[in-house]
Amino acid sequence: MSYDFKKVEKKWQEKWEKEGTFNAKDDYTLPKWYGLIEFPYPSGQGLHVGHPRSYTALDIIARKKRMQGYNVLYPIGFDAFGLPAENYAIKNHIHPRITTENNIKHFKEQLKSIGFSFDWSREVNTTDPKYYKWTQWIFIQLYKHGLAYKATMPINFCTGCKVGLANEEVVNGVCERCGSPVVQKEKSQWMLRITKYAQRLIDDLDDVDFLDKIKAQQINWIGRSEGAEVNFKLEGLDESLKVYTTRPDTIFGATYMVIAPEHKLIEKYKDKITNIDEVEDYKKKAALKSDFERSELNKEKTGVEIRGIKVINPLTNEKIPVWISDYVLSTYGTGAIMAVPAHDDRDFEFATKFNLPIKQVVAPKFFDEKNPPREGVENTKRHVVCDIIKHPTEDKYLVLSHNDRNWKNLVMGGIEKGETPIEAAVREMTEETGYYDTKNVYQINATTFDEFYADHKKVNRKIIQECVVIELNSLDKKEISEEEAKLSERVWIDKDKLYDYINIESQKFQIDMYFNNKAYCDLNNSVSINSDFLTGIDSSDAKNKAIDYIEEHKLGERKVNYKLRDWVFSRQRYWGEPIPMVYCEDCGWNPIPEEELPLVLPDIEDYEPGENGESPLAKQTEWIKTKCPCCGKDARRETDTMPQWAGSSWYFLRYMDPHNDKELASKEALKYWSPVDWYNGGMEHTTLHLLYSRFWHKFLYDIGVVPTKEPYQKRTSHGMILGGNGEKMSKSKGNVINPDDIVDEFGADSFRVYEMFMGPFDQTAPWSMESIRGCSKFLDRVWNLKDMVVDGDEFSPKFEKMMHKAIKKVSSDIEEMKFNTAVATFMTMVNEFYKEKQINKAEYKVFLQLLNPFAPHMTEELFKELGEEKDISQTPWPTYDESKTIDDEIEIPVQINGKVKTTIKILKDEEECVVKDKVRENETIKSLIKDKIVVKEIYVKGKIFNIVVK
RNA sequence: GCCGUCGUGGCGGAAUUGGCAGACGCACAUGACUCAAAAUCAUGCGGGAAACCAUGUGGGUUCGAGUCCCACCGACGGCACCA
Repeated sequence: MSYDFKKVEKKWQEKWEKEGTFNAKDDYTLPKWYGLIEFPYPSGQGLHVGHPRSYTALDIIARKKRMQGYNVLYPIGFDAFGLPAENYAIKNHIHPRITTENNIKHFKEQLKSIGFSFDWSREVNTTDPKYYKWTQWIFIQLYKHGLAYKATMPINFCTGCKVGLANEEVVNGVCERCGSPVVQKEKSQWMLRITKYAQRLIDDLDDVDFLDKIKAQQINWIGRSEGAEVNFKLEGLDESLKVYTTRPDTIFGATYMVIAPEHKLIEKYKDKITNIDEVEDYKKKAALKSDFERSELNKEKTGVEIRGIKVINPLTNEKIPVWISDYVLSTYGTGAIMAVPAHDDRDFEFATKFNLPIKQVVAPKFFDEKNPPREGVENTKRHVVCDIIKHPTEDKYLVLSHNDRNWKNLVMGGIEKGETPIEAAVREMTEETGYYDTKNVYQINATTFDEFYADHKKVNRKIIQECVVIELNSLDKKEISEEEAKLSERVWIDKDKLYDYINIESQKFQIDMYFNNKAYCDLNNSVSINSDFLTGIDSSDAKNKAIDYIEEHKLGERKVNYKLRDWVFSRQRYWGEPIPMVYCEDCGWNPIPEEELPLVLPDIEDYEPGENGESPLAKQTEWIKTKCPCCGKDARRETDTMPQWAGSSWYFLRYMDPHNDKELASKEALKYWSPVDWYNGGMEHTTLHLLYSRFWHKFLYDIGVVPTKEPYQKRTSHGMILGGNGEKMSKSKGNVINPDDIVDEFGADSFRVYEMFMGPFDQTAPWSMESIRGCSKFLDRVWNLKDMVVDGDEFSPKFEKMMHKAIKKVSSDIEEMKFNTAVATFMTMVNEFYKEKQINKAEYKVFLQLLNPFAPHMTEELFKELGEEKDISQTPWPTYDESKTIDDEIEIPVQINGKVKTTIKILKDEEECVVKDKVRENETIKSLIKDKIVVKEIYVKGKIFNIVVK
């Protein structure tokens, strides 16, 4: 009799639904476990095969936790506000509420057909006024605590959707959803002050168990940097230009300043600027560039010098010019920078293009690990120069190859008193090589710093090594001393072999700098040079010393900056939560009284956004009219709505007490269920949803609403499922798999088992129709096992070890989300049972219990067929005996020189000497070592025996 | 450029964390059953005649390296003029 999955799965799904089998209990004395998956957006396409990967994984964990005695909350709901329903409405004139209702209905059927153990009694829907009442309530609390504010500022405006977007919704300068170009537009927007929480959003990651890559991405996104704000005085004016820098140690190398096109300095000193027309023209052009153009056109730097204004570098007291350029962002730091072209790639590029001076103030530090500087010996300094000597006619460079030691280096030597590096370089060249006829000699920004203990002189040495390029005019030579000639050979090396030929690190660096003209930006392993009181100090220390100096002399202050911006919270759209704010001519913006919540979204016919990107609600003149909550005069409602991220920023709290109409959830429920024990979702939500919801949660914690600082104790992430061709599933590629078809053809259990078996849970995996057939075959074999069942209340000796091992393996694999190897364990077990053509009742029961979270329908049915009264989901999770997972007799490999030659059988606790005897008696080993000398024997207990022979 | 992940048979992937590389599945081959096919069951399956060679490449540490270290190459994901 073959397995009729359609009948069986339907039967159990109906029973679970009718009895509410998996509903969480309101008994707060039980140990709890709260598992969460990201609730879906009910799109018209229906469920994607990616959804069940995450849902099945946590379903398995939830089912196991229930069997282990936990009161489990595994809820589901729908994140149903959002653009697709609204765009669909604009096209087809069907109210988004209708579309959403239909889609949700479809989603529910699909979800139920896969047999997830969700608590459907707690289903939430973000578009339900009973739900968004509390979304609005949270907004009002944010407003009351100064975290929501209205600001007119340039926002990202999608030319396609006609809507303002958060930075997070702009990808490569185009709209994340529709792909249209995004431009900047001035608009009055509601903003949320997430930046106030930036530091806590980083710090509190220490207390939670998130995958490292998730933490790293969040920290990266928040983008903390440490540095200083420094004031550069404007020459002849009582005003300073404030800049932000993370490298105050390079301030001696600041040779010009740059301000963003939007910087207010220009407006203020219009009259002083002698080329104001040129500057304003540049400003105008920059303003016209869209985000897309700004990021796309980042190849060539542009800019204009602001003539008539100079600033004073407060450390060098030099007068330096100010430029305007759009490579400086108005929205980060102070919108102005000090440019240090020698040590910043962008400044270097700009300075090179506009011929601005480049001054090296940081040198790489080379450290001889074999001869580190010692304590208590004399410190000596040497100032030397190194020559890059170019052949007059060929692309070759002169190198000295030493005869007495393995040194291959450029010509170098000490700079003598009163000599410039260039003079010294030429003198050294002539002394050591005889060449003197130069065409072109110049120094490059490639000075290095060496520090080591010089054994032959018993002193510590510090060497500053300048770098001079000499282009020879001819190979004419003077005599050189015999001594010099003996010391080394003079070799001409091809340009492309030079770097590898030289074996002195500092000179390799100089060669690299010479050929690949660039900025040197490394803060670590570097030293300040040409920097007055900072000279000789390690860069990371110099950075702090510089800030101390700046603060002492009132030139500026230490400052931390973040890349994270405040959250643009307004959308000029219909299908979202109305923002519960009212504007009155006299009182300004005020929230509506909380008793009036929810502020219900009015039913409308016309969903088109307004001309200027106004919300469709802006046309609802009757709805807009209201009274001021403060003075009672005529006032108007806010017509923008909230972004889709609003409803999902707190939904996990509502699940705890979803029908409460007094609070977003009761204190008791919040206390019992918080925090979410395990939250699984996609990596694509790491920087948006995850950060936003952590922010809201922290705010709710601050105002005493929730009991924990962090909403989620543990966060994991599933890999994407690709199409059969290894590409992302998409309609246009025709590689989309519909879950309904799979469930229809193979059944829910096969679908679940396959999605868990397809590969490591956190990695992407391509869909394979052949492989799911294999999983289906496996379940058929499980079904047919019932004809091999014999009596037995205990594990049979044959299978006892295997059963204990399997309980251990499956239990830990589930906790570690190694579902693929858990399924492999089941398959191996079934193969073993088939080999014996027998399985006893005790083994069969435990096998079904272990498999139940993966294949809940079939295992329930088989368990009942066995004559058990209870449902299998109501039985306790099997336990194992550690001592019974260890084999008494084991086979260990015997190696000779690390190569496996044979294996021997030993008892698990066999003494080393007994094992040794067994090895010695082994014929294979005997013959292999008979005319060799045994140098060493290594026995790792119960693992391996290795003989080292000569 | 920066951050992160990953390179193992024809394919998806295992490997107790430094100890028999290729578990388990797919595909393939052979056999049984069948008039036959499918399904099912059983057996085999990295390369090589063998010694041996094999975990992206080249070094290193170790009695022993897929696993650790260094340098490269390649793929994917995220960020990107953030000073």
